[in-house]
Formats: sequence, C-alpha cells, structure tokens
Amino acid sequence: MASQTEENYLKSLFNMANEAGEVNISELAQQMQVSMPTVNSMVKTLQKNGWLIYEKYKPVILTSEGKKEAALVIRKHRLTEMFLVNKMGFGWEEVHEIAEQIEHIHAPKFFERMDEMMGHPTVDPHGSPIPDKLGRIQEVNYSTLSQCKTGQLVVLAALTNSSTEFLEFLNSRELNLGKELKILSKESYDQSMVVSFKDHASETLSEKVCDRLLVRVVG
Amino acid sequence: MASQTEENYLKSLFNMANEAGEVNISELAQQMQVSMPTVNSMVKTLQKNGWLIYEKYKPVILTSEGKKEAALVIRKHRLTEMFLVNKMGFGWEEVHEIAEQIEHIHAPKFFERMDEMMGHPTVDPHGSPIPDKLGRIQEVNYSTLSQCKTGQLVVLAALTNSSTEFLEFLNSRELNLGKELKILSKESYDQSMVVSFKDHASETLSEKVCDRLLVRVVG
DNA sequence: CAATTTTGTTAGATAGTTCTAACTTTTTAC
DNA sequence: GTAAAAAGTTAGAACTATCTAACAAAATTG
Ligand SMILES: [Mn+2]
Ligand SMILES: [Mn+2]
Ligand SMILES: [Mn+2]
Ligand SMILES: [Mn+2]
Repeated sequence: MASQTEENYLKSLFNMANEAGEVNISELAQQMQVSMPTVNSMVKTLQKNGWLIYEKYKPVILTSEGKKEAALVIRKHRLTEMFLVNKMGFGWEEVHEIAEQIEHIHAPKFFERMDEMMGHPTVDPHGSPIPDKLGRIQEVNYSTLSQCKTGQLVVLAALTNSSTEFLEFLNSRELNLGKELKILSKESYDQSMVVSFKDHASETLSEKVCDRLLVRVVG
Repeated sequence: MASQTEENYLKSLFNMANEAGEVNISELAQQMQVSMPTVNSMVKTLQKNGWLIYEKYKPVILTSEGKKEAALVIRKHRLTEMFLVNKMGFGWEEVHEIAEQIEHIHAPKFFERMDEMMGHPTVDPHGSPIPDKLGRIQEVNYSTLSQCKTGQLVVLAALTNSSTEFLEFLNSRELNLGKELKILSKESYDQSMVVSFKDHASETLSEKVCDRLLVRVVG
C-alpha cells in the first residue's frame, strides 16, 4: 500500500506527465518542493513497487498500475472537495488544502458514501473530472476563454489553475462554474477581453485570467 | 505540532491515566501494540515536547498541555464518529476505525463545520463525552447495569467498551442508546440479569454485558 | 530477605524520507 | 565542437518510529 508520501508523488507524476507520459526529475523536485536527490531515491522506491519505469538519466514514466493508483487518490481528493462544497458549505477556495490531507484516508466506505450522498458527481468544484472507482478518467476538452472569438457565447466549465488567490479573484467578480459569458471584444495589444455576464455590467479580463478559464462554447 | 504517532500515544495516555494520572510503560506498550523500548524512546520525545513528566523507572504523567493536546484529538475523533453516524448514515459499529484516521487531520474549520452542522453535540455515538474546543471534558457518572437493583427502570446512556463485536451484539438485541430497560431479576449465581424493553420480550444479559452497559436510573 | 519474576533501560540495528556536498552525464550556447 | 550550464546521481548524514538482545532495577513471593 502506498504511503502518504508515495501517494503525493504519484499524483504529481500523473498530473505532470506529457503526451509521452514522461516526467523529468528536476520538474518533479520543484513540484514536490524537495531536492533532486530526494526525488532520485523516491523514484527508485516507486519503481520497486511497480508504479513507474526508471532508467538512469531518463525521465520517468508511470506504469498503468501507477496511473491507476494515482487516479484513485485523485478520485478521493476530488470527491472530498465536492463533498466539502456541496454537503458542508465550504467555498471552492477553501477545500484543496483539506482534501490534500483527506485523500490519504484508507476507508473505501467513507468515500463510497460521499459519492452516493452526492449522486455520483463527475466533476469536482473546480470542474476537474472525478476518476471512477477503477481509476478511469473521462477526458473532456474545453477551450480556454483566450481561444474564443468576439461575439461567442460561452459557459464557464472548468479552470486550468485552482490556486486560492485565483479562486478568490473569481469570487470577487462572481465568476462561478456554469456562468454564461458573452465575448464583447478582444484587445489585440494585450489580449485582454471584455465580456458581459447575464444580469451584470461588462468586465475586462486580462490575458492571464482568460488563459485560466475553460469554457464550453454555446453560441 | 504532534505527529500522528505522538497524537495516538497522547490519546492512550489520556485514557489510561489512573486517579494519580499515572501510566506504566508496560501497559502503554501493550495498549499501543509496540515494544517497551519503543515506548521508552517515545516518552522521552513527548517529555521534550512538554506533554508529559518522565523519570527513570517511574510511571509517566501527562502535563496539563499534554492533557489538552490529547483531549483535542479525542474531540476530533468523537465529532467525526458522530458526523459519520448522524450525517453520513454509518452504523455506530463502523465509525471507530475511520475516526482513528480522520482525528489526525489538521483543519480546524473542517471539525468546526461538523460541530455546527450537528448543533454542537456533547456525546459521541457510544455515549462518550466530546471535549470542548479548549479541551475541557465534561465528566458524567453513570452506573453500570450490573450495579443496578431488581425493579429499577434505567435508560442506556453509554458503554464502557465500544469494540465492533460488542456493538454488533447490541445491534442484534436492538439495544441502542436511549433505550429504556426494566430490571426484572438478577441471578446471584452468575450475575446475569433479565431485563424487559418497551415493546419487546424480556432478555437475559450476561455479567460481561451488564458490566459494559452504562445507564441512568430513571425510576 | 533472598530468589525469581516483572518492569524498564540501553545499545545497536533497520526502514522511510529528507538533506547537503561532491561528482557525473546530458544539454545548450557560442 | 568545446565550454558552460543544467540535470541527474552518489555518498553520507539526520530524524522518526520501530525492532531485538542484553542488561538493570523494582516488585513479588516463598
Ligand atoms: Mn484540489
Ligand atoms: Mn496529499
Ligand atoms: Mn472511537
Ligand atoms: Mn489515530
């Protein structure tokens, strides 16, 4: 059984993998906030457990068992976040830190019960998909708001970044998932966009913000 | 901040302390399911943290800081058990193992929210008192059913033992907290008691069972 | 009270997760 | 295509939580 530390590495590996499924040691070290030698010894351990492929001086690659292990931890994380928001009244900006701890609880029934109580949600409070019990993750591809054209009508569906600061910024503009936005104009100098919400005056959103908003085009 | 291991030791120390507040190393080793040298080194660590008083060859004694630390972990444990039963539909026999893990989560708001959602409960699903936010524990003294006399009317209020097996035994007899029992007779040979429940035929309860049932005498 | 048993301590080891310092290999830049 | 920079590895150490073996102190018992 994976330790808490191992579970955190697996999660990062899963999220960081490129198209080829590769992750560099230095990037992983930065992500995990530990030194490269620490990562070096941990990847050897993860390899011994059959969760990744490691060859000296090469980027590491999760095995399918590693991916499944990671996805099941991510499932617990996202179910927890959704439970905290939907059943316990937390804001979407408060739940990540708590879920970071609860994801390591070994109690299948506890997460089963959360899942049931919420009617088997498919996404977490930030729009990220919740893997199923077998660790399968449903891929959805939204566009970023930046990629959209003037005149389009879009619905905010997910985020590419869920830092507390960004979530608090979105709260301050009442930008929550499901919100309909109409793209009024795009400034070619700095890529900022002017959008209007239903029942709300128009807003200017910087390129940085537009890059972090994932939307479904509805018109 | 106490590690998970330290928190588990503190909890055991708190629960095992005799009238003088003393706990023997050998008893603690047995309780924690570790060797005596392991306990020996841990009590030195706990002493360094100011949570207990240790002198060679003497039983250890929690300091008031140690007692508070312990009580706050017990608070998290019991709030969790109550939440699992009242808000998530678990049986009282299923919650201890889960709470044993969740009690180590560092997220004051999470437990605050549980407490609020339940309207600040004062006891856990097994009738044990929930310490307050300052680690103060309200002492209640019930009698065991064994101590009661024939003819008395009592209400089941708590348990001296909450093992899964005992809880399952109580489930099988529909003996839950709040149940009114009338003591019909007591067998002097083996101390077994015959009791009748409201809306139920009479039952014989062994001495072992009667010792584990804490009751409030109501008539 | 002396012998035995029980309780507690020390020493030394292991496993997990982390570090820094020193070194090597690979990649990038001129 | 060499030199410098970046990435990765090894060695050696620390800290936590645990163990067993050996020893010492305290408690019990005849
Ligand atoms: Mn999260
Ligand atoms: Mn985590
Ligand atoms: Mn419990
Ligand atoms: Mn515990």
